[in-house]
Amino acid sequence: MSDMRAPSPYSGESLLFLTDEQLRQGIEAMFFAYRGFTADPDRILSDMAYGRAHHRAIHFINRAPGTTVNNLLNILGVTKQSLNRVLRTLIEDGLVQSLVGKVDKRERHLYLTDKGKTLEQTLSDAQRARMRSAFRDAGPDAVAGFRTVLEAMMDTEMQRAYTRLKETGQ
Amino acid sequence: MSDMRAPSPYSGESLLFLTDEQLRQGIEAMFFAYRGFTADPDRILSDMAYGRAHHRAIHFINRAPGTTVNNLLNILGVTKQSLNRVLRTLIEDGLVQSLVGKVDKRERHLYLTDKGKTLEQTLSDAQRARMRSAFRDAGPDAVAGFRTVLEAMMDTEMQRAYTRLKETGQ
DNA sequence: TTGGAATGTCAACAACACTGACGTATGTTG
DNA sequence: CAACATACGTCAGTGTTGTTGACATTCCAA
Repeated sequence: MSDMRAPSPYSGESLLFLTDEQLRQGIEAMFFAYRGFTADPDRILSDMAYGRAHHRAIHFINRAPGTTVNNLLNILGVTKQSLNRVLRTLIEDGLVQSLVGKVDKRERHLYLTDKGKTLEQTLSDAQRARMRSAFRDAGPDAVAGFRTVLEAMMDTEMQRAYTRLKETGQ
Repeated sequence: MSDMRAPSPYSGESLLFLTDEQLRQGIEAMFFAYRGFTADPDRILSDMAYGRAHHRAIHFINRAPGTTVNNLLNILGVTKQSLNRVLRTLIEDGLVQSLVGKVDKRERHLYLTDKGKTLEQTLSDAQRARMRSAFRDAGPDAVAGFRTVLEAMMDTEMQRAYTRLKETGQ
């Protein structure tokens, strides 16, 4: 249903920012920005035998060392077969170490090796550089708004995962 | 390369929002939010024989009726072979009409049929609903910041494409 | 008019997601 | 202990979406 009406006197505020045209611009901004967001790591990875899926795995293993396969599955939102293909190559290539759990031996705990950490640094440096530049250009207030809107765009499960990681980090 | 220094008295402002931790949270917010952003259309499309690429093509053909294949190529940032496969199925299924250019017969001008417009409505209604909800929860100031940061995250080419579309819309 | 550039199409292949089925080791519970 | 559940890995098959390479058509300019 289209929402193209004029600014209604809804609680005294203008709702012009909720017109279909504004929403469409938001959608398109999201589309183009995500391309920029992944462009630099993608470029680096294209030279190796890795892709975006490897980057995501490496990122979250670095973020939560010792995480289990199941936990990673929930964060990434893919099937175990899909993740397993990626993890297998990363383990074979010596970027990720998989250790049998001590308390629960069914679990595998995942860690980056030094080699893995090196690649993680390379990738996240590139991605952070762009994010830093965008943040700096936009300023702290814009950044706060950026994060508020993104968080409101997530499903509740993702919000939980995101918040948990945020608190883990500090 | 890390930028982990304490808030410097840079022009009197705190630069705490540019710490690595803040940047990483921005990166993760982007990752999770994009999943939410595409979730609803993806769900709808999974029942048909279409995917996200079809959605993107339909979106931009709707946005700029009569656009050429080449123009669409630049906006979407994929190879023409990749786009062609998508366009072929859309044309076969009667969602998109391809007309040989009158001035330049090499060009094909693309239009949505009524059937195509119907699907476009269904998809964009779903996507807009989530965006509207997120925008409403976040408020107009946050939305402005959101768009500022996203724009700063794009490559200059994308910024141009984005701005051109924005002006086209109104 | 001829050669090169632009536009679009066809074919083959790679990356990465999915479903479904199965095996193994381990933990938990009646 | 037996039965069931959980965590992980794997094999096989399929679909979408990206890639390169080769090629036909059309336009334009030397």
